[in-house]
Order: sequence, then structure tokens, then C-alpha cells
Amino acid sequence: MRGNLFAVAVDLVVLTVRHDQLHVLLVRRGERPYESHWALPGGFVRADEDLGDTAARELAAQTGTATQGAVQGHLEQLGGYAAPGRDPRGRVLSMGYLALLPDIPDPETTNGPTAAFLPVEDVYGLAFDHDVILADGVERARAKLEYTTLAAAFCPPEFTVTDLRRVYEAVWRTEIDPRNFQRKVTSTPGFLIPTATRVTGGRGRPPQLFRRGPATALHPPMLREPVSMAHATT
Amino acid sequence: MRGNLFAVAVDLVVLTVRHDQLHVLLVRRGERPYESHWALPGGFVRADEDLGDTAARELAAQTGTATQGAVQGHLEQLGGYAAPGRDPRGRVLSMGYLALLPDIPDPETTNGPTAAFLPVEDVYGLAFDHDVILADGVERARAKLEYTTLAAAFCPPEFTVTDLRRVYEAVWRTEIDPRNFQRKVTSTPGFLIPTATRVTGGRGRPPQLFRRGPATALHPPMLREPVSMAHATT
DNA sequence: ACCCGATAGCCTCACGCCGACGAGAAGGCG
DNA sequence: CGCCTTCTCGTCGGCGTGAGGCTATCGGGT
Repeated sequence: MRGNLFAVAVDLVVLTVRHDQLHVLLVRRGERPYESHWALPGGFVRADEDLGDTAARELAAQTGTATQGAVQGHLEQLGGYAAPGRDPRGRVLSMGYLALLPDIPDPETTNGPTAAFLPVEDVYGLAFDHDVILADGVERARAKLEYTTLAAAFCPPEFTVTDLRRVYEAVWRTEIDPRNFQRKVTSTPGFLIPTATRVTGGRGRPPQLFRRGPATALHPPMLREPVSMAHATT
Repeated sequence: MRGNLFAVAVDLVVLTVRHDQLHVLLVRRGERPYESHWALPGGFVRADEDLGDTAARELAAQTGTATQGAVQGHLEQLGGYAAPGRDPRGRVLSMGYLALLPDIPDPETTNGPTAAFLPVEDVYGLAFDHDVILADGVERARAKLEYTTLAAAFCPPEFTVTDLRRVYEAVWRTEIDPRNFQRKVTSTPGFLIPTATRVTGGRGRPPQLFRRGPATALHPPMLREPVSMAHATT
């Protein structure tokens, strides 16, 4: 009566911005199949565990941080991947999860497999269908920066407007006018909360430090395409 | 080594607009658990079937229409639901799928279980966690109307601007100014393609008939909230 | 000490989209 | 023929955004 049985795994697309470039956390597989290939970190769902629990547990295990519910960081479900044959070992359904983190050091390679953040642009040839999951995660992140305040999830607890702008520029691979960007984000109620401190040691005028505000949505959204009203096709 | 095994099902949130009201397709369960409760239509994933295949198959079986890839209609993945205990029979992961259809008659109740489109507002107490899946699907549909041309998926192949506006009003439960709406949708390149025919028999000036255009995104999006720029907090 | 480049932050202007609304066009109905 | 309804086009003002000028304030070089 039931359909076939699946093993259910959770694979993480952990994104961060490092050196003004979008990076993704990958692990080098130490076992077959796809031995010594890069892959998204992940693991199987345990008994009495919900999908989000598995994702949070794997994320904490890979990064050593408890990002779930914290002010910084973000974790959300991406989608399910269950194409027949995606895993040569048998029928495996993988739930993709998207995590956005501030720039943290690469995890220590002590007893586990090698793990590192790599620039997203350089990544291809991942194990299984992880190329597809990664592409979906990156696209989701790009889209969400448009109409949410999630860019702050890439930033440390306190950050400057320029830090935030560099996140947008890295994720979207575009350039944004600093002055208009500043007007946009500082005029959105609840996006940024100014702190009393400023940053010294930089090269220019000391910038203001901000914290994440309670706002989650951007109305109206931040447009990434230079909306050309030229009639394209018809 | 593998985690526990799951049965994997696909549950459909099939939405349509009938009588200017958002409706969802439900089936009355004829077996335990939740016997005689309303539930989302769905079924288990077969061997050698991908999730989307299962969703399309179930959708065709329930509605008798092949909406996949057709000009009208829309089918997309919603998310995975796998909370422990969501199915008393054991560990079941359900992939929610969202389908948007033009108004079609209720499926014939011949040999299968009773199926009918019910107004979304009146629906509660569904089997399993289907209330949550339904709520997620409705919210997804509402959000997607903002920045995509998916509203046309609720319409027959040829429709008027008013038909399209009533879709927005039904899904968002708002009222939209017909003149501004007309300007917006007709000035978006590739959204609507005018046909040569007009509709007669109505009560006012005969409206123009349109077909869906190739455009899928709305730039800039259609805003549903009356964006009040009054400085709220801070 | 001084200048200069770089960054942060504020301001102005122009253009385009949108909400509010008026008015004409084109049909049905009594 | 009036009258109502609905479709369609136009107008006006406000707001957000792109473009860009300008000042403040640092580090670093001469």
C-alpha cells in the first residue's frame, strides 16, 4: 500500500561573503560514492527529528555555531530533490537547506572530513546533484535580498552600511551607488538600528555602526536590474 | 549507516478562483487514519518517479487535465513536511506541491473518493498537517502574484483584464482600481497579448480578449500593501 | 604642517511609476 | 431614446530611485 521507502537526507547550502565574494561551504567526501569529490555538507535525518532539526544540527556540527534563532545567520528550507538515480546507493530524497552566515573561519579539519568555503563561481562538478541544489540556493539567496532584510544575515552583529552594501554587490555581482544605497537602507524603518559607536582605523570618515533591526521585509523591494522600460519582445 | 527510512508522498494544494473566491481542491478520506476528514489530494511516489512526476500524475488524475507545460495552469514545489508523528502510521515525508488552475468543474465522483473545490476561508481541520501545507500554499500564491505573471494561470486561455483583476482581488482579498490595474498589466511588456476578438453579451462596453504572453516576471512588482511611508518606529 | 585621496553621509534634481480620479467609448436594457 | 454598466484612455500629484554635487573626517605621503 505504501510506496517505496526512501532514505531522507538534508544537504546544506551554507553561503557567506568573504573578501567581497560569495562563498559556499563544501566538504571533501572521504567515502564512496563520489569519493574525494566536493559535496555539500549534510546528513541523514534521525528518528524523531524534523527536517529543520537535522539542518540545524548539521549546520552546528559543520560550523560550530548555533545560528538557529540567533540574531545573525539564517536557515531556511530550499526544496526536495529525489530524482531516481541521483544516488547510486539507492532511493534517497534530499532536502536542500539554505544557510546564510557571517564570514567565519574555515572549520577545523580535526577528525572529520576536509571542509572549506570556496568561491561559488569556481565551484562545479560536485557530488550527486549538488550542483543543482547549490544553483537553486544561490538563486534563492539572490532573490531574497531583493525583498527582505536577509543581507544582514551575512554580517556580524555590528556592521556598517558599506559592509551591507558589499554583501549585495558580492551576491548580485553588481555595483551599487553607495549614496543611494545608504539612503535606501537607512530610510527603511526597522532595517538598521544605529549604535553609539563608530569605527576607527579606516581610511576615510569613520562610519556609523548598525545592528539588525526587527524588519524582515523590504517594501518596496531593492531592484537589482536597471529596469529598462524599452519594449523587449512582444 | 543510513538513517531511518521514510515513505514519501506528494500532497497537492490545487487552487482556483471560482465565483471571485479562492478555492482549494480537497478529497474526503475514505480510510483510516482521518477517515471521512477532508484532506489535500496526494499519493505516494512510485519507483522511478521523480517528485514532479508524481505531482503531475496526481494532478491529472484528480482533475483530468494535463496542466504540466500547458499555457494555462502552473505546478511548483512548495516544501517538505516530515515532522515526527505527522502520520500515525509511521514516518512519512510529504512534499507539498502548489497547482494553480483555471476554474474547472468539480471532478466526477465515480469510483474514487469525493473531491470538491471548497472556499479556502472555510477550510480548517484537514487531515494530518494539511492545514499547514494549505496555508503555506496560499501564502506562496499570494506572494507570487506580486512579482510574477502567474495570475494568468488561474484564467482560461483567453480572458479579459477584468478576469485577471478579479483573480488578484480574490487571492489577495483586496479591491484594486480597475483603471490603474489595466494600465499596469497592459503596459508590462509580454504579460498580455491582445486578440482580435471582443466579448459580447456582457453588460458594458465589450472588453478586449487577451492571451498569456511570454513574460513571467513583473518588474516592478505589483504592490498589494498600501505602502505608507510614514515613519513607524525609531 | 600641509595637501590629497578615500570613505561616509547629506542634499538636490529629474524622471518614472503609482494612486486617485475625470471623462469618453461602447454596449445592454427599459 | 435615455440610462446604466463596463471598458479604456488621460490627467494630476506624490513618492521612490538614479545620478550626481557637496561636506565631513580620516590616513598617508611630502
